Amino acid sequence: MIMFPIVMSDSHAYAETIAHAERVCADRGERLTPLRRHVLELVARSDGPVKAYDLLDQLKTGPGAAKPPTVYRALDFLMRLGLIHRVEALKSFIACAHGHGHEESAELYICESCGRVDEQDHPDADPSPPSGFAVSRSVIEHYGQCGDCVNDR
Amino acid sequence: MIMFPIVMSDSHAYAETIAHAERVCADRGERLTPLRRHVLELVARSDGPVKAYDLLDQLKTGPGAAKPPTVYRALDFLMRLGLIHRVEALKSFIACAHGHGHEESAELYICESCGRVDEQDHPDADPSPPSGFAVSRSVIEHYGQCGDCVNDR
DNA sequence: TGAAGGATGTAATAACATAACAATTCTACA
DNA sequence: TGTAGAATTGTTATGTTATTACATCCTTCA
Repeated sequence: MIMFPIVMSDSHAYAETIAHAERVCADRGERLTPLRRHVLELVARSDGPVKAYDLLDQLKTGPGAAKPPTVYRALDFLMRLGLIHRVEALKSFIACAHGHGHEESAELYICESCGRVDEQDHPDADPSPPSGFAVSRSVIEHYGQCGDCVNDR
Repeated sequence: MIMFPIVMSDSHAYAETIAHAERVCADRGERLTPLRRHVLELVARSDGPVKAYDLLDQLKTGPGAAKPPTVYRALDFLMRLGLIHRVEALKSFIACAHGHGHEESAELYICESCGRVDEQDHPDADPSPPSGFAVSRSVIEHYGQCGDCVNDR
């Protein structure tokens, strides 16, 4: 199996994101419509977390401009398929780095200096849940400075 | 060191929350003004996470009703002192169970059936941060069903 | 006392998100 | 192929959450 280097140009990373989305949709019998694909493209191309209304602005070129429900529906769809994540504390969205399965929770490291987000798998086993608590979904977001920004100071 | 039992009656828990706030403010040279105390009371007395505009409604009795900035400023103050937490994915607030220090992050278990929130200390040591990442603050929220609600099914 | 800083009041608006219903497009299958 | 049903998208309106900007008041302390 040929392995690509971890760091690739944006266009390759972006193309792979779309290709992955195609596969996921095919597997699950869902439709990656032009609108959904477009929204995913915008999220994937954006440099860091992007807000719903920024996407809305980008979709508002020409007549027939997109309205909020259009964008939120596409975002909901992409989240349902695990193709993007919502960054709760930033009210923003990022493309999923898909280093994990659909249903697992991602663990996000968000650099407050450069805005970059690093996504890791969240270990399924919760170290210390309250007795009997059954976790169905977790939000795990770490804020701080990434290695590069720490060194730049 | 004397340890209080975890479970206490609501009224005691509430009184203790206020007393704790008094101590924290005294320690840090901050003022627990009547407004701030009132907001903390409302958050502490509420059964589960409470929204800013619900607090606003509760503060809107009589003329001179509170406006949004009033509530948000009080909430910001209380968060800065670690007396309350914002539950990001619910856009809501809860009183801190103060089982941890000011600066540490809480780990929340939120029951989607009964609304109860259980707060645990978050272990400081992050198991798997990206190389060089310095975490300053973490948002950790687990959603699911608490032991009681799992059994009730 | 009176200047400085902190806290609160007030009006307006920005930013984020959804409800409800209409129109269109796709898919399955008779 | 035609058409019913489901899924998707369009559209209007509104609901919800949060902040900006500036005025006023209160407290401290030189």
